[in-house]
Amino acid sequence: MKSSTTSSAPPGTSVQIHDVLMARIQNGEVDPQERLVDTAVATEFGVSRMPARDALMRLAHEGYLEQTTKGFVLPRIDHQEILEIFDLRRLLEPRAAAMAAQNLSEEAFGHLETALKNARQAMTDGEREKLFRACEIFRNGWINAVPNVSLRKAVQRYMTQVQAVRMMTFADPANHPVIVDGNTGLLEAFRRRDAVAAADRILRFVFDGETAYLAAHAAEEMNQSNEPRTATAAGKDTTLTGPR
Amino acid sequence: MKSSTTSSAPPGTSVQIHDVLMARIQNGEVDPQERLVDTAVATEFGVSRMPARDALMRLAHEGYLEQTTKGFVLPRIDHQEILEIFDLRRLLEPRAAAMAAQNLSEEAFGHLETALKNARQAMTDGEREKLFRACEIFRNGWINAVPNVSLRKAVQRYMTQVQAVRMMTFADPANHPVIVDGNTGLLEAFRRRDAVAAADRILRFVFDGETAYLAAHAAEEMNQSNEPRTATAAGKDTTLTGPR
DNA sequence: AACGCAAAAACTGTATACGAATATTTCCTG
DNA sequence: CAGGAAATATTCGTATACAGTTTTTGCGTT
Repeated sequence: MKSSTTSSAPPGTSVQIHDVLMARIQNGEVDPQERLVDTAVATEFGVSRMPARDALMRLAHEGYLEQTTKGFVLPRIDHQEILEIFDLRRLLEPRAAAMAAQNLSEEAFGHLETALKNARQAMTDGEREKLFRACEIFRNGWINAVPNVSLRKAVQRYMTQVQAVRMMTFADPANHPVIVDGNTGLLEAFRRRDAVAAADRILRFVFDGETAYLAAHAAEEMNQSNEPRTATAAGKDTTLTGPR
Repeated sequence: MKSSTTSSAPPGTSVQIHDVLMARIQNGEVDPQERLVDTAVATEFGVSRMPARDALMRLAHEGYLEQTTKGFVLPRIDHQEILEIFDLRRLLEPRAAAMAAQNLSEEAFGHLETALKNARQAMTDGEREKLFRACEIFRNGWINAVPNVSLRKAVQRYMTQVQAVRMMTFADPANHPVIVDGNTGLLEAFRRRDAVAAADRILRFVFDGETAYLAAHAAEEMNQSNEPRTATAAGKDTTLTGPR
C-alpha cells in the first residue's frame, strides 16, 4: 500500500480515510469506548467496505487501533507494557534529543519556543486541552529534527503509549508544572545546542513521566478497590472505572 | 486482524498465508528479484485475492515486504538506512542482551550452545548456508529470552536490516570467524549470566558487523565503478551488480 | 426478578467482478 | 536500426454479495 508520506500519486480513498482517522485518533476525537466498524466508516466516507477495512487494518498495524470481533477500538496498553515502553524510551530518546540538539534549525527552534510559551500560558490559564496540544507540538517539533530517520520513526512508534500516559497524568493538575518545567529544561539544552544536556534532560523527563504515571496508576487502583464501599458517597469520574 | 501469536481461534486463511510467506522470507526462500503478486499468491493457496492481499499488505506493514505498482517485493534498505539501523541497534541490543543474560533458562542456554556449536562446525566445513542458519537460530534464541516484550519486538523489528547485512557480509568467508567469535564471546557472557559483559559483547558485535558491512559496501561500490572496464576479465557474481 | 435459551442483529472474512493505472510488447515510420 | 506510439497484458483498488461467527436482545419459565 502506498504510504501517504511517500507516494507521489494522489492518494486513493483508503489512504485518505486512513489519514483522516489517524488525525482524529491523535487529536483525541475518538472516544475510548467507541468502536470503529468498517461498515459505518464506509458509509461515513461514502465508499465500500474494502477501502474502509484497508484503512482500519493499516491503523491497527501501526498501533493506533486494535482489532476486536466487534470493530476496531483504541488500543489499551496495559500497565506492564507501559512500563516496558518507558524502558524503551529511555534507550531511544536521549540519543534522539542529543541529535536534535545538534541538528535543530533556528526556525525549528523558534517553533519549539512558541509551543513552550503557549504551554506555559495554557497552564497558567488552566486550559488543559491547550496545554496538552502545545506539549504535543513541542515534542513532535524536536523529534522531527532528529536526522536519523530510523531513530525518529522508532521514537514516534511509541506515541500511543505517550498519549495513554498523558491522558492519565494530565488529569492531575499537579503534574502540569512537572511537564512544563521538564520541557523548559530541554528547550534550554536545545538553545545551547548542548547534546549532552539534551540527552540528560530528556532522560530525566522520561523518568519523571514514569513517576507521575505510577502515582496516577496507584491512585486509579485505589479508586477501583474502594469502589464497592464508597459508590454512593463518591461522585466519581466514570472514566476511571470499568474493566481493564 | 488477529495475530497468529495471540489468537486463540484457529487462524483464518489470510493469517495462514501470512505465516507461510513470512517463513519463506525469513528463510531466504524469496528471491530479491521476485515479485509477489496477489493473484498468484491467491492461486497458489487456492483462495480469492482478498485474503492473499490482506496477508501481503500485513507483511508490508511489518517491514518484510514493500508494495510496488507491480506486486510486493523484498524491501531494499539503502545504505544510509542500514547505517542508521546500526545506530539504533547499538541503543537497543546491549540492554536486550543484558536482560537476556539475567533471564536465560538452562534449557534456552543449551539451545544457544547447540546453535553455536553447529555454527562453528558449519564454518569449518565451509557450509555457508548452514552457518547462516545457525547464526540466525542463535540470535533468535537469546532475543526470545528478553523479558521486556516491547524491547524484544523492537529488536526483532530490524531483522530485515540484519538479514540484508548478512547477505552482504557472508559473501566474504573472512567475515565468518568474526561472526562466530563474536557470538562465542556473547555465549560466554550468557554462561556467566553476566549482564554487563553481555551488553559489552553485543555492542562490540554490532560495531564489528558495521565494520564488515562498510568494507563489503566499499568493495561493492568499487566493483560497480570498475564494471565497464573489467567485465571481460572478471567472473563476477551478478548479484553484486544492477540498479539500487 | 433472574436466568437460560433462541432468535435477531451486528460484524468480519472471503468470493467474484469491474474499472483504472501502470508496465510491457509490438508495430510502424524515419 | 532505432525510436516513438499504440495496443495489450498485468496488476491493483474498489464495489457488491454471501456466509460464518459473535454479540445482543427478547421472551419464557422458574
